[in-house]
Amino acid sequence: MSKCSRKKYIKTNIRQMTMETVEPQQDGSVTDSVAESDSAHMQTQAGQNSIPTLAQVSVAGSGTGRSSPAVTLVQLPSGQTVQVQGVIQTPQIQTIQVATIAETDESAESEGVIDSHKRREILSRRPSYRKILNELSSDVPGVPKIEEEKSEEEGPAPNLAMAVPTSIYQTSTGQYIAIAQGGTIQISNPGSDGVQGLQALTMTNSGAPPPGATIVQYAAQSADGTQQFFVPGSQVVVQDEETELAPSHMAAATGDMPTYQIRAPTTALPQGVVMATSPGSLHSPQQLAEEATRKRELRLMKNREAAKECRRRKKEYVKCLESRVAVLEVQNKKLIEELETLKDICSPKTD
DNA sequence: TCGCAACGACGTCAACTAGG
DNA sequence: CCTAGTTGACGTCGTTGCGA
Repeated sequence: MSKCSRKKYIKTNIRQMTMETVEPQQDGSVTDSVAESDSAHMQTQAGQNSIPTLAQVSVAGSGTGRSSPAVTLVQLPSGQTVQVQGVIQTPQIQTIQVATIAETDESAESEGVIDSHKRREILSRRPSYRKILNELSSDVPGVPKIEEEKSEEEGPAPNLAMAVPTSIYQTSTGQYIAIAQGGTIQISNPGSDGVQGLQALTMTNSGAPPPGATIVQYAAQSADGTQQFFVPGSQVVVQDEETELAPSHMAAATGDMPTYQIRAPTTALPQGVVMATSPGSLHSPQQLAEEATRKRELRLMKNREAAKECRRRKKEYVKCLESRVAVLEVQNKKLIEELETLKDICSPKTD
């Protein structure tokens, strides 16, 4: 299989997972293709839910009525009872929440009533993975949202919320320093693995720093004519007097940007803390070109991070779908067993 | 060991949407 | 209307497993 065809194969698989899992029937019922492997189609009644494609199967009594999302109790083979909550995102996509429950919560019935306007909005465009997963997370307190999950995964120091940088600098050691509008300084090491190399530092003007924040002080000009960022740990990020060309392997990515060095401070900390300024106002064509290059690099950097984040969400989303498959398979088996039991009861053998 | 295929991760571009 | 964010599509690269 060539790479191209492989990609199409993968895309087809993803499309099948997201779009063909639930097949709306003409009469409004739905057929879940997951159940086909068990030689039984799982059909549910139409009109139970305001969303037409919900594969709603109440194994144990909850989630009845018109309110959505439907809450389904599923008995796992291990004996554990789990609560499965269907969350419809689009006509094609259904995701679920699985939460271990102690008791049936009636409040679940009152949640998730989608008015027609909101439903139209939902149906008009497939929500992003972030929205999908955040909606998943919003109903169950134990499920972290994406932003929260980041902090859990990456530890306290890195801020992956990716504040919008307005200035990017490269130090003479190859590190990138991005200064965000919100006052966040991000230091990334190009040799490291992108996200993990990022360090976010909060810069403040005055007042007490927020808890846990790292203060970076910026002095407009030091005695030797350089600009300095004072960072904790007795280090200073110093702008060189002359704009130096970046190392050859980075020149294409940075253009003629001012370089910075991280070195020990040569002077005492300044009394006043001054906000960093963007590279000065540009006038000459060369400066405009540099500005355009800088903006492009900034956009590329942000898109790089966005793509990483998007892929991470996508993987998480696929995991959710796989979990759903597993739960529905269990559901399906249980329903089949229940059906057989009912058959035996209702139609006793007549010898 | 070498070549190949499969796979995952990544960077980039472009199209699209939401919000200001 | 503009900008930022999101995501599909595409190409590239590194890794791994397998057969010759």
